[in-house]
Amino acid sequence: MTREILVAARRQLAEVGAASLSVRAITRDLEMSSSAIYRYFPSREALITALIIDAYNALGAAAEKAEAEVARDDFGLRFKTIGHAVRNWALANPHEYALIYGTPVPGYKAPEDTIVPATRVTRRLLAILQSAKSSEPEAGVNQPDLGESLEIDFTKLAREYAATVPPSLFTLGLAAWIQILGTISFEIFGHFNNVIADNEAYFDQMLTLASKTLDL
Amino acid sequence: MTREILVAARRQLAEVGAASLSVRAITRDLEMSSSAIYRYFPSREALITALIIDAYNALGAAAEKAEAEVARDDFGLRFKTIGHAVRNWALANPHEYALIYGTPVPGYKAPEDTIVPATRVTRRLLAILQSAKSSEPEAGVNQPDLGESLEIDFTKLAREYAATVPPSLFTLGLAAWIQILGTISFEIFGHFNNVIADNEAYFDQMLTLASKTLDL
DNA sequence: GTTTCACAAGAGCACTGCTCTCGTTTCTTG
DNA sequence: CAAGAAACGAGAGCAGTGCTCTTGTGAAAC
Repeated sequence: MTREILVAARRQLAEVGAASLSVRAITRDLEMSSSAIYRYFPSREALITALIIDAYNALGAAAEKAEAEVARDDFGLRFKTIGHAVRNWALANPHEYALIYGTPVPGYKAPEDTIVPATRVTRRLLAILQSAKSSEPEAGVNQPDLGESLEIDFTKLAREYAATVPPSLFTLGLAAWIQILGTISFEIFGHFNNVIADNEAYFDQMLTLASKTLDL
Repeated sequence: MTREILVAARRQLAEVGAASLSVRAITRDLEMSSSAIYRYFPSREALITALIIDAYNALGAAAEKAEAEVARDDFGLRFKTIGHAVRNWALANPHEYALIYGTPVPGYKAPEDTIVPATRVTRRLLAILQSAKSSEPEAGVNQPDLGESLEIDFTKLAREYAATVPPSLFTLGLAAWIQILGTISFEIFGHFNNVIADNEAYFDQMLTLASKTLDL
């Protein structure tokens, strides 16, 4: 039953977006009373949280699947493949993308359950960086020197991810990830209208640039 | 009267965000009937559009003001100053930031009136790129070669902006702008929680990186 | 065989955006 | 100055929302 609700919710999400998602419409879809749904989800927000976790996992799965089909030793290609996979998923599911990388719902505080799914793609990217770094230890001549606070932040972060990537390279990796999502958000949210016609070409261009910065 | 409505609307926007913005609450604030407001704005969406234009202009003004107080010949500093000004404005006005760079309201189509205010900051950034380029014409050794379609896109864009910056550099400039907004969105939308503690330091780091890429 | 319990339905509350009607005020025109 | 027109405001009302509370019902547990 919970699953059926989620299926209907996802369908409606894809149609009208999270902002216009109506609990009552979902119950109408399932031909149940409007109050019955509260046996399964305490509130609309809880339902949306479930959809958020779903979206993170769907995005992660799409990225992982695409990356798995590419030669392991071509780090640049693996990186770009993930980038394109994320973009393609976002274009195919704009509303779920907006749900996780757009404006958070007001008063929303990410529950514990979301943080692991949320890092699926970044873990993959980090693995690539990690592999590239071990096969070519002194790569990345243009690594910036961070201040003390960032050195601490990224060292702690690397430990959490069990990564041996140096903080300075970690910084560049995060910047690349932000560039990817920033570009996709621009496209999905319409900021490329009347600016760029060939969005795919620009995205690929940006990926090439980023992978160069990362020495992949 | 229209102005009074907008003032109240802005106040409420700052408090609860665009998604929870209630037309009736605004009329209560102004001690008028709920229907009276429709003499001035045909719909809630029209009101929000006015707020969007407001937000673009406020952001543009903040960036312009900050940049004007900095030595003209220090292009890198001008660039970073704009970056920090945008971030500071976003942190001070998170809901208006989300209004313009977050998820668009469902079914929203940007009216003509928004496109000029929306480009205030980017015009400023372009001016910096332009000046830097004219004082050091062969800068930017790492300019990528674009494909045909992007060459067309950016050439057309440069013409619209009356800029002489070559398309390849234009591309890097857009990437930098996306990096700026992407980083701010990450911070405002909570994706740095439990990731980075010193957000300001990271942002500055990122600006340094970007200005280096742009040869500023 | 009785009692608990999971579930579902309905009514209802307070709220939303928006429309329609009906007065009132203000401005313009003959 | 009088008459008409335009602008404005208030109230009722509609269809919708998230959510709660009460009531009814079938199945499982004791």
